[in-house]
Amino acid sequence: MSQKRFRLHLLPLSKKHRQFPLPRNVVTVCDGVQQPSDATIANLVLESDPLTLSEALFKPTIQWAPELVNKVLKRLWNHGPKALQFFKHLDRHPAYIHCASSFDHAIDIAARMHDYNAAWALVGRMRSLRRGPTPRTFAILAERYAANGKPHRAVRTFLSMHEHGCRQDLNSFNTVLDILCKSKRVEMAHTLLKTFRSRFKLDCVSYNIIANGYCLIKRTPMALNVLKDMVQRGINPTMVTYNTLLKGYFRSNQIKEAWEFYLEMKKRKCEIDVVTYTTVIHGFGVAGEVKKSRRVFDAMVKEGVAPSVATCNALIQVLCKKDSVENAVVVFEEMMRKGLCVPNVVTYNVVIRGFCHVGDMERALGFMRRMGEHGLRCSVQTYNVVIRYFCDAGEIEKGLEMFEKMRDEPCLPNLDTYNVLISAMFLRKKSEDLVVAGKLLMEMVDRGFLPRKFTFNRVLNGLVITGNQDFAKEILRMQSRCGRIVRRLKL
DNA sequence: GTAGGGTTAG
Repeated sequence: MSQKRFRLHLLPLSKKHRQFPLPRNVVTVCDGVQQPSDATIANLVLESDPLTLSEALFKPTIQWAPELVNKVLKRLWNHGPKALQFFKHLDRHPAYIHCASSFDHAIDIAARMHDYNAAWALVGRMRSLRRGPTPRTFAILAERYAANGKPHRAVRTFLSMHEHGCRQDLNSFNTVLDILCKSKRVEMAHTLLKTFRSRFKLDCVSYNIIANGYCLIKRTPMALNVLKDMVQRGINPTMVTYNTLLKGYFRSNQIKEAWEFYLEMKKRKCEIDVVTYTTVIHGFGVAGEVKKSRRVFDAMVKEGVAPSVATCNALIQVLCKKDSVENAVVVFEEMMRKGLCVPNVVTYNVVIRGFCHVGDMERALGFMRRMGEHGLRCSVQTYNVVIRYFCDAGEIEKGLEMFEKMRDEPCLPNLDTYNVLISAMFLRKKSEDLVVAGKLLMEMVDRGFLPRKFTFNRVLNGLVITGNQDFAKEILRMQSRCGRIVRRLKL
């Protein structure tokens, strides 16, 4: 279709917050009383006996506040049972009442473990305390249903909002559309949009969401149709609309179309923003046109558009993947020196992956250590990358060493960490490795992750072949406990 | 925290 009808709204440049991480394990002083940090409390929860936890949490030295509770919950994110234990113990505190956002976190954690009963019980509890539920609560539930392959339940959750005393408005409607699109149920979202067109006064956001959905599944012609429909209904596109479509062209490998669209945007004197530039830099780089990426980056600076950390990360990643990690590091250092942008965890992860990829594990580890200089902590993703590459190179011991290092931090492993390590335990065909695989499997279940059937069978077979029958039986019992959940969920 | 850009896989 022709883009001639599109009229542009001039938008201010987006100002993304830069990351200023907090020091860890510090004890802040409040009214002369030593107040433990979120890290200290998270460690306490991980280490203490559930029976004595209340006592520790009810100490008057801890001044509970929603921010502190939320930070602790975030730290315990990859240990669902402990996170919920913490939340429930604190729920019985004589003087502290959880706020809505803490309830939302807890509900998210319960739903992520597929425990919808617990999640809805928390919704009931927050309602009885008159702390919600809020539209955000329903967005979280819907998102979990959609992510767990239950898009219809996601929609029903949205439709049931008013039954729980929560108003359905355009914002919450757009949120559910977005959730469906992000879980690739774009047709369903589109149908929903058409169904509720008369009930909600749809805006540009609604249409942008659907167009983006079609772009995500690489159906740019449908995205264009949606935008055409939008314009015909008298809604003007915005910079978000254009950037969405531009990204869509790159995603479906329509590089020529992307370039033409970008030129068209420039020609029409659109106020090309930092997102447009980042999209183009990344898009060309991924397509192997690194020189073009660099030229666009330089043009951007020349035009006076300040690159964001995402822009820098895009260029650095592109150089790592399609040029050389050495050149990427040159850009990294230059950006820091010139103060163009402050590196964040993503920047480091990109560079670390770059070094891992060329087999330079020493420098990868060096950059991990350097993160502290910027007050950054290695994320679980950082560890996953390094563990994966160590294991791929057959250095299983080093992979396990990194896993131990995580434990010391503590940085809780996620599903990927366990999957990578368990797979690695089959490489050396050693009996001890299979016992480790079994232990990892037990640990991940303990922490609220549900291993795939394939993983269970693989570990079980391995243990039986290497003569670890007793351990295999133990795992089998654990599997049947999980099996009840699996059957209920039809996974 | 109603929508668009940067990480983890060859």
